[in-house]
Amino acid sequence: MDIKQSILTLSRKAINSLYNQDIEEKLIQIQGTRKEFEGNFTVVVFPLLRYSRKSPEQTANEIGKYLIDNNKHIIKFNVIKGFLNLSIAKQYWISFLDFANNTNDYGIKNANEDSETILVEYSSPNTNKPLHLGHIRNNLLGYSLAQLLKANGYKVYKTNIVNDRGIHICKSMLAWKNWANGETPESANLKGDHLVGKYYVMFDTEYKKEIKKLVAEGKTLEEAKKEAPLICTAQRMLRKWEHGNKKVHELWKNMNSWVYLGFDETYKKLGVDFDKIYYESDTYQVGKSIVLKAMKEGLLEIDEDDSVWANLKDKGLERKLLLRSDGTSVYMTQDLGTAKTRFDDYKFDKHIYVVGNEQDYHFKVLSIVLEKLGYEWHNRLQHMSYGMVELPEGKMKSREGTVVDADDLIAEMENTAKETSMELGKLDDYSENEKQKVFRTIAMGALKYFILKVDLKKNMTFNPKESIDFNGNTGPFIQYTYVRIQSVIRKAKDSGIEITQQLTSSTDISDKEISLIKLIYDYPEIVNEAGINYSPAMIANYVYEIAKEYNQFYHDHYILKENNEAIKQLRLVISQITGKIIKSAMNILGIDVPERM
RNA sequence: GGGUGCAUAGCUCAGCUGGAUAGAGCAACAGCCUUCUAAGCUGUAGGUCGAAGGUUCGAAUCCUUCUGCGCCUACCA
Repeated sequence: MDIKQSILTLSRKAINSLYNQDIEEKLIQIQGTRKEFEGNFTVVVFPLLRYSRKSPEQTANEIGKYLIDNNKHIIKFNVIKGFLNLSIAKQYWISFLDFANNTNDYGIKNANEDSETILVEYSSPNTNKPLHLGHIRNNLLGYSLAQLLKANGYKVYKTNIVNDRGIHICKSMLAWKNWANGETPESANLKGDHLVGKYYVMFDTEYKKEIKKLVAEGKTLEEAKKEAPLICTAQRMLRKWEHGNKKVHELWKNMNSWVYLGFDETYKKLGVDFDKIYYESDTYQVGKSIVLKAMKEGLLEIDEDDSVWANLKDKGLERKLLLRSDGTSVYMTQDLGTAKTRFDDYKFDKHIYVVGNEQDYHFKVLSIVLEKLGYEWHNRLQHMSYGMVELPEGKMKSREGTVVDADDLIAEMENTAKETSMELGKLDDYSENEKQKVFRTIAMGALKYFILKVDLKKNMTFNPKESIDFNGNTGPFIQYTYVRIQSVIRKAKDSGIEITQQLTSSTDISDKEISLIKLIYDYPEIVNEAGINYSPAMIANYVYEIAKEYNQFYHDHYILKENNEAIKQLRLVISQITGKIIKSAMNILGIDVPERM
């Protein structure tokens, strides 16, 4: 029986028997005992005083006595102010270790037929520019969220919506047409997404020149922005695209294919993938038909200029445009279509959009519009909203080229990993290929952990001049701890030691060992909590804590050099489980762990 | 203007149903490798938890007001 649950139910019984009061379990607070006090679990008795009508000390003492009398695993207690500190028998911890050691995927729940289906949308790139650090945060969060939900026993499908049409795409197409002289990724020896991005920036540069010129000729800035020849041509191109012009479509397909190849490469490096990819060029049509149907049903407002609106005043919001006066669709239209397509495909119980907090309003409105249009699943949509990644100078802007490019950053991280690793020289007997793989694992470990350990609501500043650390609270630190454990286990095997599946229950355990065992004990609860909160950061902070604790344990205790066989086995089992948990938790974060580094 | 989020050590961050003396890492300084991987371990120093009120046995955490920063409030996506 789970010891925490026992304490909970027993405490409740104690109050019933001692004070003749029936209370709810949630009034009983149990927390880990702080290190400076003796004990493993602490019951906070302050909330119980109104039932006991006695002093905190007296109440704690009475409950404490009841607990040790009624559970053989609770062997001692002490009371400090209103805190009842309980000590758990070593035998309990040992039997718990056996349990964890013999449980496959300890802490992880598996999905079954009754599990809820959750869609996770993330990444959602535009096909006019390469991915940057902001996209990295999105991709890592999305992938990790999917992993986290899987670990909590949900059926999870990862999806992506590619924003492959629209005026922004036409901009890079037009620039390429004007100035590229037929340049291709091959001829330029440039990754496809970077090539297209180059022309997107070029468009903006030239467009700004035109605006400046028009303003000099006496136009207002607003007029200039609208009338510049480049933007007009781009808009003409968009209309041609919408009307299915063959040449425009050919160019569009061609350039998009370059971008997709580039994206695939970056996704692969990031280690993220998707179960199904949707394209806006498909779903915007569905969106339009949804709107047209709703118009017929009289659910929408049509203005004199033929633009179509959803009236949200009863929800305290402004009206929302769904179709422009020229009949073309907007972002919201497309997302309506995507949502419906996905619901038809998956009949999801939940659909989580991993999108930046700049779109909080959009997703709020999306759900409300779906409700207005009569889709009863509108409340299954959720927005996992995260903060921006900023540079010391402020926001990153692709158009102005002030971004931290994803590919560049990854390459730089790999270099740092390589340098450190070569200096240490622990992989000298590895082949070039094997080494390269380890460098990448460490580099991505550093990058991913750096991003995922931060609470998703917070904006984060990234300073390119200060490289991402490899020491301290970092991915490589955790990977290193895992590697250390593997080294011990390897050495044990080499010397013919078999790790037991059943420990000797009378084995002595040190305080440091118990703190580590308690962290092991916490893992399932952390996975659960992190899942409820959609918080990879909780997993990241936990795995750091357990790695740190293990390193202290490792420093203070011999494992293989320990003479007492029972203690040696205990420490091996602790090491083995810790290793498994680190691997499991890192897997939730989407971070690989190497066997050596 | 309205809405929404954030503010904790010089820097990057934990602190999740309100609980004991607010914790880590980096940077700085001082130590620990002839013994299981030193990407590690130990120690020193560093705080008015943005400000002021309130709620209560108890507040970094909840409420109110204010300040600062960000985002949204587009016939952009």
